[in-house]
Amino acid sequence: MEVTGHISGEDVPRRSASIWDVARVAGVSQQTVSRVINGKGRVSAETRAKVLRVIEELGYRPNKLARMLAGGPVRSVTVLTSDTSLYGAAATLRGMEEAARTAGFSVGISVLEPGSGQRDVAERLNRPGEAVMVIAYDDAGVRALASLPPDVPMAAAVERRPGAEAPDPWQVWLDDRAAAAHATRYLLSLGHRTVHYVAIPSSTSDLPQRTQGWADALRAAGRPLPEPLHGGWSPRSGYLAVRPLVADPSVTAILCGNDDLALGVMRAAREAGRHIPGDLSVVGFDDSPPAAYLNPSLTTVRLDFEGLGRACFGLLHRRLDPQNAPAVPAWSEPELIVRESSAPAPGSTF
Amino acid sequence: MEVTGHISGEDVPRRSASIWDVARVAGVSQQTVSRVINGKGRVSAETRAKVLRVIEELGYRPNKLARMLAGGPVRSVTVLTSDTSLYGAAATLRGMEEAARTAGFSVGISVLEPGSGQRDVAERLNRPGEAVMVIAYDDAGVRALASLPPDVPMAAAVERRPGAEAPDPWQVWLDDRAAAAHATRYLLSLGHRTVHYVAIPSSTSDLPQRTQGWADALRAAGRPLPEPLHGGWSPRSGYLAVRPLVADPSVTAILCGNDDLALGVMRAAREAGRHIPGDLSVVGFDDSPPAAYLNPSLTTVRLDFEGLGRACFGLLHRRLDPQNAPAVPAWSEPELIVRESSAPAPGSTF
DNA sequence: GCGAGGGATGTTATCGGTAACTCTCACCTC
DNA sequence: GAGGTGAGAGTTACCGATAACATCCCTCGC
Repeated sequence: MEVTGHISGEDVPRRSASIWDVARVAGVSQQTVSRVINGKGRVSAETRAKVLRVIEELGYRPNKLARMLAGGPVRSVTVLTSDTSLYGAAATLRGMEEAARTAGFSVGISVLEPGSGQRDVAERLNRPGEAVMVIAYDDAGVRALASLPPDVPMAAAVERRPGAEAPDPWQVWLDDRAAAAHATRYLLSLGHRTVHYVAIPSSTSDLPQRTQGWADALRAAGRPLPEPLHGGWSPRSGYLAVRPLVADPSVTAILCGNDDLALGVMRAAREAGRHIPGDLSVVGFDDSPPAAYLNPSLTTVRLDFEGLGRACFGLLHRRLDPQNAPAVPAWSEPELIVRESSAPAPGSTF
Repeated sequence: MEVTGHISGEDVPRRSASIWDVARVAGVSQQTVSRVINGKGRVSAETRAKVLRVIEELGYRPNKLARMLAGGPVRSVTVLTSDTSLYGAAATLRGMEEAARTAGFSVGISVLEPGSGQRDVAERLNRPGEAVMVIAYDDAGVRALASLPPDVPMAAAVERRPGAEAPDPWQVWLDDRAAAAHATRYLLSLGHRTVHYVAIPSSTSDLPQRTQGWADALRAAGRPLPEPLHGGWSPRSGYLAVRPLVADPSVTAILCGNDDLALGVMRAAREAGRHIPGDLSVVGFDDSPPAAYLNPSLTTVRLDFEGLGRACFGLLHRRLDPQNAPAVPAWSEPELIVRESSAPAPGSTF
């Protein structure tokens, strides 16, 4: 920081006002100022007014760092998430952020890299013991969740409903499995012989929920179970995944792990000369904002990510403050939104 | 925090290790530990090894809060942004985050509400003087930028190129105006008599850059200048904005303020029985990931938001540390990506 | 009249670090 | 052998708050 020329020392405050400056100007002790700010302890109305006036004058703002260091009440959360450009994560984040802000918490967001390990996650916390929310829809998120020390106050939005043997009470999830099964049954009910599935990357080593739900429904109906295709998160990956398959006229229904994949699938189908929904029905997952405006508009499973995010914060809030936190808000169950991209199977009598 | 059952006091550390614990166990002073951690000052190899071993043993992590409080080097940035679900903001954020993380900065993100005022913005900073980046593409962002005290080290990604009279050296932007003009000229070159424009909400009271560029090009070509339509950010808003207009066969080309608007516009056109691009050309802005996969795929202006975000951090880095910060990386100029949604005007001889 | 009670404040310790200064030797020079 | 030097470590102050404890003064009860 070089300084050239004349600077009058008086009107260029080198650092902003601290609680001590306020105390000095107001002629009281620094502790009294703290009392006024936090509304704790007794202060005479007169003194309070004076202090408040000085605070206004000096434009004093409490330093959050110092406050947290000194063991003030936990009023901040860090959200760990990987890719905020994915609709699901972004919407969940929005819900979390809104709920937290409304409850008076300040929200920090820390973006996870695919390769980050345990040490790295601990590094992101401002202080040991910081409250954390994790969006664990993908691999990076799940790993971050796993590597979080058990003593940090945490709540997570996860893909996978925990097994019955060890349910973590601090997790929320949407019933992807039932939703995928429902969407699959819907397609079967339209007369399709079977349904193909393009999967998003799995966050676990096990079969992902959506894949399982799809398989459940096919098995229950006694239909052939095709090998699931492995897509990524992007339209491009959906496009590439189904290209080998999509020209086959026996393929009449494809369920996609998210709406972006469905977009790629529809393009691949068009390029193969197949008409949607006449020759081929496509169903997505998420009900992202563009879905209703695509051509054809996309039949998809609406997931209440925002509600889930709000609920996740509600859970965390109760964990931090079991006495005073309000009840955890409910969120909506997945819902199939039928639009133009799905129709009775070609040649069916529906 | 209720505790039931027996807890052995020894193996449940009430709080995680501090630098003092490390010092005590290692049998050195706390300052020596600090020296080892920061690599400043001289420490014998032997002592260093011992301290490091103890750090490992105790799982010690420095408390960032305390470090920042104590005036350690500024190693953190807060990004102020409004809606992370918009492609432009999300992509810029990704660029900023990546660049900052790579440079060893920790990144916090704080989401602006539409109604947040001056006081509110100051409130978000962890401490007065915290480094900040602002994504000011919309009204909330611009207001946040304006209400930032002049002494905070800041860099911003803005929509509007600052006027020549008082350019702020700590801002970066994309040349939206030139890009919009270019896209408009492209459409005119296809034989369209004029081009209609659906605007995104303005971040300034003046005419937004994209609107100006569009008007520039029409004026330069001596074409009629239609009243710009006012959309929002969503496909729905684009749909609603153009519905009254789109049935008119004399409207043959529409430029949209972003890709989402274009999506809504295309749907409105289809519903009005107009064929794209046969009857009507539609051009978007942003080149968001779905654009290439839409039906028809969207001609759009590609904007290097990620590069802009990286550059913005580069700028901030130089501001914080003029000596050592690397050069500010370059970003790409806007580029028109021609796809299926634009074609020669109906009846033209092209 | 005097100790008890309690409202309004001040004092001191503490959080977990960093920065600046000090201290202690071993070694080197003249 | 006295004094200077510099590496390696310790001491102390400070960052800006909160929390616990101490103090002052005034009023009330007996």
